[in-house]
Amino acid sequence: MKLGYPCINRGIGCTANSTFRLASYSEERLIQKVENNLDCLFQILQYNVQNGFYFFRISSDLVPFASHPVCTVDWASHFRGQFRKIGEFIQEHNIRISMHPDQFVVINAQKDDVVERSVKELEYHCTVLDEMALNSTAKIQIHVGGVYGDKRSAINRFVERYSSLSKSLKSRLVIENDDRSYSLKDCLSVHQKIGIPILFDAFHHQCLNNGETLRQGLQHSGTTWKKSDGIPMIDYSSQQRGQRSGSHAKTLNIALFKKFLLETKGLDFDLMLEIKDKEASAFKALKILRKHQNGKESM
DNA sequence: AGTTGTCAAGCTAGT
DNA sequence: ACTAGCTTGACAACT
Repeated sequence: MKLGYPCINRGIGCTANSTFRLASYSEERLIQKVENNLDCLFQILQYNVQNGFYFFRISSDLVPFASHPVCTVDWASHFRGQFRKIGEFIQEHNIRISMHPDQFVVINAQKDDVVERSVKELEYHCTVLDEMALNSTAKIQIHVGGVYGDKRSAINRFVERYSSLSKSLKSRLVIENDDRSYSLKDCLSVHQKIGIPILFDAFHHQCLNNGETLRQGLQHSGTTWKKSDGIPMIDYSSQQRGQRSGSHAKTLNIALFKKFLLETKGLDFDLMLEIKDKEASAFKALKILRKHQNGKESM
């Protein structure tokens, strides 16, 4: 099992998701930001390897405005060297990589312009991973999208639009069960139609499910990953007390995490910790995980 | 230097 | 009608 945290490192003093306002867009500004973000991404990955974190989610803000019409810079060519260097480091150290485009990506939307922007945004994510020369185990995770009062049609739209995406994009795209609209069961019905792997979000499953236990959910979603997709990825979080249902914990709840490890014993997956304090919780989780695994091995 | 309104984009549910 | 939340606050104008 590889363990990781998303997008931001709070300790090393640089960010790989630095952006700026559209109103102050210029080519120079863009290039300066991307250069900074790539530099920092490399630093974060080095830090992660030193500390035992072999799973990382790259921020969607790595290249600000990449899919916006204002951006006419050929950033992929311009930064090819840096992308390759990072990609080589990732492969050399066997780091697992994911990306998670934000909520504006809705490929089953009813409006054509929303779909068009969504596809462009997905292509941007795909280009980043392609430029790093990563194989199809590097994934782009999205939700199925909106429901619009008719889930069946909404799923059919997803299936239809998926089929028209590029080959590279299709090989990287995975769907994640969400906490309000598309449960694991819904995702499985999409999977049955097009074979897309399901990234199991354990916390979302707790919020929205059809009676499957955590272990059953994990096992079932795990079967949707082919060899070329790599080890199944999953998202983990827990409820922040006092916040509304679905909001992520500020820091890792140790008791709940231990319980999670016991319930999922023997299953293999790469674990993304969606916890607000990032690597601080990842350190705690790694310590618990190692103890847990040693305990198992010593039997 | 510190504070604060605002930021490309969508959808859902709660108020 | 408006807002919080989503994977994540950070930018940038103003005091």
